[in-house]
Amino acid sequence: MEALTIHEAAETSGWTPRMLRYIERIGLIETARTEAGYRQYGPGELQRLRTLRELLADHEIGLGDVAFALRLRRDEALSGAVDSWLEAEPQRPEAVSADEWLRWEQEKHARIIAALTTNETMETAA
Amino acid sequence: MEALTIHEAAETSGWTPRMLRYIERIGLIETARTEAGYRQYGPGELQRLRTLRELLADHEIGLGDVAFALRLRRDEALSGAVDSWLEAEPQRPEAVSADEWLRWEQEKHARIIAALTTNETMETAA
DNA sequence: TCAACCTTGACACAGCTTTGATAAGGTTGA
DNA sequence: TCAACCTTATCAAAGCTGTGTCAAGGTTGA
Repeated sequence: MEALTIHEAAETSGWTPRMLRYIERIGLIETARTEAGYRQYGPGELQRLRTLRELLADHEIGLGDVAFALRLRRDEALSGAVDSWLEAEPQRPEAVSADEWLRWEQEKHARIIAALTTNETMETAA
Repeated sequence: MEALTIHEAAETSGWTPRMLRYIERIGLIETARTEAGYRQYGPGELQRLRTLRELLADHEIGLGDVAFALRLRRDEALSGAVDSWLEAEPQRPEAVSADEWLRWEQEKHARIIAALTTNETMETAA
């Protein structure tokens, strides 16, 4: 046995063994395993475990947030979709073209219909 | 009044008025307001509300995740910290230099001390 | 051999998130 | 004027997250 066991790693990193398993489960920090399946923590993992604590404390974020950030950087399609949603600044009423506003200037029910129609042209068919 | 009210927007976008307020509260999609403070939804907002639904459904993420992604892109310090944590691949036991391993090869208590020492040097020179 | 580890899985609980409902009060338009 | 909206604030319930603890069983080393 060369590296620290989960209890030793917990002791030195400030997490509990339970949390070390949880952190692994959500995809942050995987460890090598011994033949028998025991987790092995080396200096690199210990370092990451400590900086992880700092990261959470310094920015008031949770493990789930870091896990989501990881997912974002691994799933190209996801990050693309999220980014393009975030980038698309909404066109406020003020920013809409004049004749689009003509259509918009209707009484309530007609406006709703118009909105639906506008949308269908925008996204094939909802 | 030119744009849709919150109930109309809810009706056409598939959210509830409650959720529209919630979505605004967590920082996604802010709307213009009338003099009296009524929210105004234009075509842009409606589009974003619909694509938001798709985004969540397509990738099985939550509103909180999108809010966190927004926070990431607004808070440079946060995204930098998260990114550098994610980028720092842990050096596995196998990847550690030979003489570092000499120190590592001790009985349990000494190993823990060694781990702490190793970490201190790593933190200053990470 | 056997105490002291390790593993996974399950039950449990506090606290936060997401969502609805309801209340008290202002706005709007026929 | 008054019904039907809107606003914010609050109470509440369902669900998820983070965490502990325990059980059943395998591993290790003195």
